[in-house]
Amino acid sequence: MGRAASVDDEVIYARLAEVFRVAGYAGASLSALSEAVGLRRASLYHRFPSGKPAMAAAVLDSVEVQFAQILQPLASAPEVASGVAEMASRMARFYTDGRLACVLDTMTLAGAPEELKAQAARLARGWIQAMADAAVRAGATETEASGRARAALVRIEGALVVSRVLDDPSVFEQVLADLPGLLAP
Amino acid sequence: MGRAASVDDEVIYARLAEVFRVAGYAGASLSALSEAVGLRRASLYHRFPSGKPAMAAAVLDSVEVQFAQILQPLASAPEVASGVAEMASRMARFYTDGRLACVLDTMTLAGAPEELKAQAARLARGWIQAMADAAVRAGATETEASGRARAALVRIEGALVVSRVLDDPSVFEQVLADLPGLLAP
DNA sequence: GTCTATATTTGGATAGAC
DNA sequence: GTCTATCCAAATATAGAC
Repeated sequence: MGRAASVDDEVIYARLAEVFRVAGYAGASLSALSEAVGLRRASLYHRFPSGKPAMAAAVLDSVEVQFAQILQPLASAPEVASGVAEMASRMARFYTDGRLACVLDTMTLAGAPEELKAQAARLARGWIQAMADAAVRAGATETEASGRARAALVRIEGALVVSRVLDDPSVFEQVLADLPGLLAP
Repeated sequence: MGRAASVDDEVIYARLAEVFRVAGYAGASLSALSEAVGLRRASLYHRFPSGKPAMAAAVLDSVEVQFAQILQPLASAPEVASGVAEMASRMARFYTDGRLACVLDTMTLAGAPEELKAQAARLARGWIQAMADAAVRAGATETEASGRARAALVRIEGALVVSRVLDDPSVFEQVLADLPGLLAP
């Protein structure tokens, strides 16, 4: 066994994310992260001198970039409802149809650094704002739009929990199918 | 410092639950559990010879008993809507207004024994069934009732996640307030 | 039934060779 | 930039005194 080939940063983030998502912050051990990435623990520390907190922060940064792609149709689609539907479709891919937990949920449990929780909260607020903007374009008042966007995030996060606990992806699929009617009725 | 007084089982379960709820299964260390209970680690092993898995299982058993109390108004209240409202009120107390995560969520992440996940899934199904039965009493067909009950659990679990991530209990309160209209429209 | 003390493993982190 | 080797702390678990 020779040394591992140098691995692209984005690939590393994705593999770290897999572990953090299913294990939570505290449950993600350096050994598990190391194995998922395919690098020894010491090599991970070379990439992330500040250790696990830095790895988690990089994962959330990467998630933020991916979410910009997922949310983009909300702002750019000519019809709001079809933009929401496209967002839902991209979200289904991101969460592999509800089989993966949400990092905002699992990475913010006790044990997580405060900075990480703050980062997750910012991400969630941006997500809500993007959906609220779409609802306004669909004719809702600011107040209505804000409420619908929060309701949408509640259902998405809840569906991910319930789908995982019941091992039934149809719950997540149903919620995604209802999103256009919720945000742009 | 003399030895700690013998502690009642139900008190132990409640204190263990506090730790598992905020830390998740993997994040709940024996030291944290020991400190919360007020017994030394070795004493915890005397109560739970099979260690942490046994402690977690006992916590879920205890949660199941408490949930029977929370759900009881669903079946016994003369008006379905008021029974749902009473359930919501008891749930708010159980989750301290949305500041506590749900054990079904946090105790079923990676690291948790399969038996524990199965126990959580049974608990969730019982919860859905109790709400679906109430919806039927409110006039829904079996199919409608089942869908409404799943939707209710999705919103409750999602609200607990979003309230925690945003540090905003009003999200949970709003969802609880909407429950009667959702289950018994 | 709780305690102190200890064994053993795993986790996070660093030093230095290549 | 990755590796082996190692350190130290924390985690799970057990033995045996009281």
